[in-house]
Amino acid sequence: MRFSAQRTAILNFVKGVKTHPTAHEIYEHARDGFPNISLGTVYRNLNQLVENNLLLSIVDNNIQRYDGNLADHQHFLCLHCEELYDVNISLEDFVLSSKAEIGHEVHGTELKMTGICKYCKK
Amino acid sequence: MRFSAQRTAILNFVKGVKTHPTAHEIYEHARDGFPNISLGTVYRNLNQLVENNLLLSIVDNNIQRYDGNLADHQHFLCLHCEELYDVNISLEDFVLSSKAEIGHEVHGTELKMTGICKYCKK
DNA sequence: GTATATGCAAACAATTTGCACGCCT
DNA sequence: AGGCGTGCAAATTGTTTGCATATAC
Repeated sequence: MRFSAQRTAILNFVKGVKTHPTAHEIYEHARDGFPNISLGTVYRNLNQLVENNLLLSIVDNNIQRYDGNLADHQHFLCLHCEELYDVNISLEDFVLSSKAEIGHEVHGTELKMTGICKYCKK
Repeated sequence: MRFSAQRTAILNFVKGVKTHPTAHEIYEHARDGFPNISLGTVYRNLNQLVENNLLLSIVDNNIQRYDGNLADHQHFLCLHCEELYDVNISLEDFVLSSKAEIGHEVHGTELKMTGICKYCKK
């Protein structure tokens, strides 16, 4: 995989931001540096970056989002403010201890929690 | 919410099947009983049934699917045969014991595991 | 130099919506 | 009678693709 200026900018943006942007948000931001960049290019780059494990693809409320945080973590969606938070817990131990009940060989996990975030709670 | 013949048929089909059908698969099946049913009707009914907690909506590989199993359970996607399995474990205890790390008030959870299923493993 | 990436536009797929009609209660 | 549901078609939205040109390595 080559690293064009556009691809590098997309990767750096997603990795540098604490939110989980959509393809369109990434496109809007990319236009700052590349006014003529097309949505097709953004989608092709995002797919490529996900395939090469440089970004994670997550789905939230049926909306595709991208995550530059490659560490083992989970997500929490606030039903009130709709913000999607990272939660730094690992499921490794849980999966290990549930091995028998699961019955299949687990390679990856993805946990999404929903509820009310601590800020909306107040 | 009223229960038209179409709505009832859709609900019964999804609840009666052990797979996790897509809107299109549900539509195809519904046409057996209602040759003129439209996709719009199927989508409207599925949304309504999910809103009323009579069905669950799940996303697998970026494909929207529906689940008639309302019990607390998780999903396992086999990366080899692409089959999506139900896994009867609860995350309730795990979430409780991770309360401090999570930091938000959790109302719901959704765990998707991926890997190789026991049948493909052989 | 050659394979890969880009921009543009058109194509595609999945889902939603407006509208007139029909059916339940 | 009134409201909710249906079927149909068109509209929306999100994503992918074909093609000619440009760029990275």
